[in-house]
Amino acid sequence: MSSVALRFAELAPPAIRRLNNLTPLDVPAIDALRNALGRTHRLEARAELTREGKSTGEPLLIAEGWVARVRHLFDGRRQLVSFAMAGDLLGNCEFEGSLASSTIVALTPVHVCPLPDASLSPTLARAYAISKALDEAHLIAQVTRIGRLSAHERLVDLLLEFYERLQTNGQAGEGRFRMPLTQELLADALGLTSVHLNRTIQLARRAGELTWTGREVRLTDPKALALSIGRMPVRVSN
Amino acid sequence: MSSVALRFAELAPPAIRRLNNLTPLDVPAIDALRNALGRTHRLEARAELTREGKSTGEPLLIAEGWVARVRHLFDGRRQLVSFAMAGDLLGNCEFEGSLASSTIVALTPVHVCPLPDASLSPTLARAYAISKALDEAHLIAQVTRIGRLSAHERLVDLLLEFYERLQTNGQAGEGRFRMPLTQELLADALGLTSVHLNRTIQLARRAGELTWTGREVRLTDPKALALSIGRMPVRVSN
DNA sequence: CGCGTGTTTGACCACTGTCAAAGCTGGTGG
DNA sequence: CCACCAGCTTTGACAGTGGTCAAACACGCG
Repeated sequence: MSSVALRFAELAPPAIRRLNNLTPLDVPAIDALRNALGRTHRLEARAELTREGKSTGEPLLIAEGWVARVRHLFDGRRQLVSFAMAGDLLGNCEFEGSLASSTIVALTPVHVCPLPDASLSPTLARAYAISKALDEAHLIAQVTRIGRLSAHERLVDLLLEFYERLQTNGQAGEGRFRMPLTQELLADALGLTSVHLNRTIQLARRAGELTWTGREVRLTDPKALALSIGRMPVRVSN
Repeated sequence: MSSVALRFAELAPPAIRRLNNLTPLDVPAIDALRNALGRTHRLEARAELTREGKSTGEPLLIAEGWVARVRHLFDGRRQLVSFAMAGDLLGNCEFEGSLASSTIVALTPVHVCPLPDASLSPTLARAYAISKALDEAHLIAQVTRIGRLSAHERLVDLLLEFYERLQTNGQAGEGRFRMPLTQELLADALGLTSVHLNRTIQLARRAGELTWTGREVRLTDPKALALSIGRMPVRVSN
């Protein structure tokens, strides 16, 4: 990477940084993104981004913040199905809005903007396609995580996924990142109870695998951790 | 539905029947599908439909049989992530092939054919879009199933999903359908061990909820079952 | 300073997993 | 047509992971 590109990558806002990391963007793409990011719309934490409110359900780009797709059961149980953060796309699926009973909730204050049209640049279209493929990969990862991993493995695996994703949009530093979920929400994502998740976290702490204070998570040795649970990073090869 | 349409719906092959049930197809769409179904390609059970083999990874339509997306862990554990059967689309995602370590396996002998291009008919394009949305809905359902339901609920919920899907392609009769999975595979889909799944099945049998002989599953009272676990059918409204 | 939300801990329980062996069943070859 | 085999299902005994209920702590914030 040239030093110019390097500097660009370091200075660009997280959303652009992520998409540019998926596939190098050309100037029209970056201009379009910058432009879109100028017309950002703010949502409070806990706000719902259900398509219904948004009438047409125009595709969105997350400029800042975390959202989750949540499914509620009739008796109060709930499952966090997937997450999206800065640089992730929302609503790129035509019928997404009408999917049975899953809602999208802001986990933090969130800034979203309309997603620039893919036709503006082939590199942009390619970035969107890769992003979509990653979404699906994350869903698959979520299924195998809760279907076949132990509580400890689930915790580590999801934290590593967060770490990787925040690395690609530039929001993670050396083994650490900001993770705005409460333990209860995290438990609902991992298919555990918050009590058991808490115990699992304690164990991981005592094992020296991680530090977790406030909203800051620090993984002592991400690579070793990944190895210890046999995790393959989620990548779209080529 | 007119009597002509009704008869058509009863006589059409499962794949066409499914897509026509998602959204009414026009004549060009049906012609294209019939044509494609004439150039069908057979795969043996256990064969892998990995994209790699198929070079370009052209989109496919399943004419007959079941396939599953499987994820294997380093230590032999595995998770069935999703299923596809007659009328379902495969590989409609550009980058699907490069997704980390999930493969598509034929669970039965399978007949596939190239998917007619969506540009041939707007109704066809619409059917594809709905189908894709359903795929995602099924994935979401799978996550909440594994993450938040008990063994008994998981079993019933998945069987009901199969029943619904086989109804839309005409392969299910009054509360009964052919289900080619072994208990071990089903367990791998539900995030259970085959031993525990077997015990769960015994209980359901003794409760009179279902019959299961050979490959034939019979749900005594699907609606009551769905109600008893608070299941919402997966639908794409509108 | 006092809630309210989130975290931590304890005691106990039950659902689900493990290991191992015994029945079935459908298909194959003699 | 029967015997046999391989794969699948079923059962038992036992272990353990993860759930439940309830209470005590922190901590941030008005």
